[in-house]
Amino acid sequence: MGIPERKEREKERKRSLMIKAAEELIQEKGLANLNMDEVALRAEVSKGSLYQYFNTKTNLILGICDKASSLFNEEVAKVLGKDLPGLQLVYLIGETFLKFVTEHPEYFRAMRFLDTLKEVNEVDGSGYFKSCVAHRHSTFTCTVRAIQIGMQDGSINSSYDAKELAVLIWSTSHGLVSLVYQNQNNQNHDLLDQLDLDIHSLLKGYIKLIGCGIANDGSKNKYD
Amino acid sequence: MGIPERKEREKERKRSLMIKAAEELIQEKGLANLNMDEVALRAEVSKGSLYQYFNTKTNLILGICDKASSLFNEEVAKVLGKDLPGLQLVYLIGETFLKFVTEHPEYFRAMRFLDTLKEVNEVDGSGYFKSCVAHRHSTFTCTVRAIQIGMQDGSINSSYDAKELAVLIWSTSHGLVSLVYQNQNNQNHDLLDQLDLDIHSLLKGYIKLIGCGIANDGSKNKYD
Amino acid sequence: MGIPERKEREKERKRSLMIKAAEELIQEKGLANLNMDEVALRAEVSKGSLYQYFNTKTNLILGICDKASSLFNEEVAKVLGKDLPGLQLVYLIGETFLKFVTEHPEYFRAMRFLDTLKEVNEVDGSGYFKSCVAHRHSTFTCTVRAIQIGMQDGSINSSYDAKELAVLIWSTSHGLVSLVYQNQNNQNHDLLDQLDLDIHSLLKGYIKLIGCGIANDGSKNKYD
Amino acid sequence: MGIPERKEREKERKRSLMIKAAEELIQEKGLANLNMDEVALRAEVSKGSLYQYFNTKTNLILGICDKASSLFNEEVAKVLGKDLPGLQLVYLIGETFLKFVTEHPEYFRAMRFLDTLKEVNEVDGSGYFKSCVAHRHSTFTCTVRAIQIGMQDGSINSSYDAKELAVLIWSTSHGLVSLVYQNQNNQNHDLLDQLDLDIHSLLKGYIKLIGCGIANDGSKNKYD
DNA sequence: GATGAATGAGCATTCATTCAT
DNA sequence: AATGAATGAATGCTCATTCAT
Repeated sequence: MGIPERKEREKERKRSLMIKAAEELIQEKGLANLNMDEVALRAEVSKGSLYQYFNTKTNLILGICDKASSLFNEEVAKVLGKDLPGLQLVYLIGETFLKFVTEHPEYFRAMRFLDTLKEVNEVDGSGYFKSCVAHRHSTFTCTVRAIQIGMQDGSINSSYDAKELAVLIWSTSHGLVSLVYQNQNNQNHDLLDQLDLDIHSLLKGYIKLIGCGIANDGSKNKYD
Repeated sequence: MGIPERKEREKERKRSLMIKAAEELIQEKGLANLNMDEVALRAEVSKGSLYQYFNTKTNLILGICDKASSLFNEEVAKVLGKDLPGLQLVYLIGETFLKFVTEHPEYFRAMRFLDTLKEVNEVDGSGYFKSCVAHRHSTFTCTVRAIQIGMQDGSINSSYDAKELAVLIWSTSHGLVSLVYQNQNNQNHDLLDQLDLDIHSLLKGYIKLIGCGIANDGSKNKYD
Repeated sequence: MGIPERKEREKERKRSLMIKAAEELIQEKGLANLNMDEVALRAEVSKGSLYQYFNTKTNLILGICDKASSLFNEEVAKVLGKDLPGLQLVYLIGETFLKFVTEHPEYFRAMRFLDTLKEVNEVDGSGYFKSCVAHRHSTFTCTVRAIQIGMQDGSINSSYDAKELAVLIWSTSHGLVSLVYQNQNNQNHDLLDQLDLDIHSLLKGYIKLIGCGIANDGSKNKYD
Repeated sequence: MGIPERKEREKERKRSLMIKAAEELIQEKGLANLNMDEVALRAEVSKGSLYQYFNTKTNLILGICDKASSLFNEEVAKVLGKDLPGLQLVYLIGETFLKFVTEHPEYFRAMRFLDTLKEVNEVDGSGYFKSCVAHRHSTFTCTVRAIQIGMQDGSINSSYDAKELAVLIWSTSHGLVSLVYQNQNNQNHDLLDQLDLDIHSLLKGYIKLIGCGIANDGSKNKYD
């Protein structure tokens, strides 16, 4: 019978409404000013229901984080499917990252929330936390894979340790992307505007910068 | 007239006590759990006094941020004074950054706080905010200077735009440093431990990575 | 027609499950922390069902109280059936009380709940309340009977008013039994342990104390 | 200077207002329905102040309990000062108890609250809990003293263990007093009315009952 | 009858900020 | 200038009860 299914779907729809409401509010007022009453109000759901689905405010945010990191991981995984040299896969992952943050700043914010949790005790049994960490790990692994592919097809300098290189690319691109995020979402951050730099030229610069570092033909790369 | 001076010094001492207390509490409990009562208690100062010096919680944190960014700026400025090729100045700035964050995570935290302020209204006339921004700007300018020096002495590839390159180095090193910070201050972040990477090898990797990107002699650099 | 009977029995079984679950939870977490969701969960019954049987939380507790006071009344009634002098019947009733509380502290707790109900409005038409009061009354009447028997057979001093004496024995034994209950169920109550008194010597003391008060042969009694 | 004193007194006055408000509300609506908002409202004090003085609801109640048990202890201690035979001191303690409960049912209720606290963790560092327990202990010790005096002056049967006897008198009188309390404060309890028993005849009965148990001249006692 | 999702009033507690002394 | 008591809006969370399916 389709009835339990319909119920399940309805539940999922409500869940989405709640997450969406929270996302919007985070976007509008910042994570620190998120408040459960408003989430319920915005989602047109009772506070009781909100707590039925996410039994803690922390969990609600982790719920967003989960969705966000899952989506991001999917995007990155898709890249790996392409038939391209490893070096270009790495570039594409970077572009994907930048695009993701630009299009979904609220997701990026929720993903950063994960890093503010000091103790695992802050997270109850909902499983969101583990799931988020797993997604992040999976995304990282994709990056490592891309690098390994590049090392095998000769597009990436194999004098690096693949994992260390992945960490470097991961962290540096994170820094770049954060800067972009700040410029787009924070009045007080207008360094890029001041310098009249646009995002894509910045990305190009980044690729050029790390490009000759990781590319096998040190001096040139196709994205120059 | 030593009396007004003494008063002035006493004032400064109190200010320091308050900031120190706040720093400690931020370090211990996180920025989000900072609470003015505890700051006053820890600083052995009345709450009234606390508000006399910092008329807002935000301002107190900005006070820390101010101190932090001022200190950091000093360190970076010192580097510029050295008689070294520009490329190495850039490396030294990066090292300085990493050292600063490792030694003063609470300062790094306060500096990040600046980025979470959404509206300027949140900041009243205390001038802290502007001061912080000015310090940051000054530090950024130092980086630009180092690059320009490198371009002139031939150690840095002058096909880059100096400011853009500064932005890239600024943001990527910020990303790297953030990763290190997370690993050192957050139970849930142990990527570096998992991969058995230590900070200095990571820094070396970073320098290698961007090194051949910015160095004039593309294939090699002294930190290899 | 065995079918309606079977249904009836099934109903009764469910009722028991619910009451049992509630008893356990009261025992574990205290009456004040009893919560309908948990009762339903523990009883492996839906919340809807729980409310079908006990349309109020108060009623659920009164349900336990009803069961408890009914059981207790049965025990006391059994005592009256014995062919013993009235004085000893009274003693036995006291022993029965003590045994009941020791073996079923959760019942005692539920019975005490009756005393915390301020208004009759708190009690709806379920009839539990009246039933509880009736059981209590019946138990009290048993005590009166035992005393009357004792006055007739000469074992109890007939200078007392039988009912007044019953009230005295009822209330004083209640006090004693409460003390024992506290000692057994509350960390903070360890008077008996501190004084190294065990329950049975205490009961003996009680019997000695009131014994010569009610016994006809003032100076001695068989429990000395 | 009298200024700090005046402040101190003002503080004490506020404390009293809060406790008084809580007492009244407990009396009116029962302990289980006590609510901090109403206490603040009734005391004409802000909720913030209420929490400044009693940092927990539990502590507020313990505050009442502390006051109550302190007062009661004083009354009992006064009795010990009288130049009377020990047996009569014991009687007077019982009378004091009954009088106290009759005049201050809300105090009795608060004192009973102590017994519902399951874990010491429920009690934070306010010291109220310990103080309450100390008062109770002190009152108990007074009873023991009275008995010891009686055993020495020959008015109390020294075949009892003084402490055990104290426990018996303590608990049985507690039971009696509870019954009286219930009759006076609970619609559903009208056993005494039904039986047309008044409190003082009941007390007399109690004294007669235990009197010949503890008195040295078994058959008679002066309160007959 | 049974289910369990939904409800929302209710409540304890926190904390930045003010202000009389 | 210093103090710290007072404030009260804000907020996360609970739970008895209802009701559509």
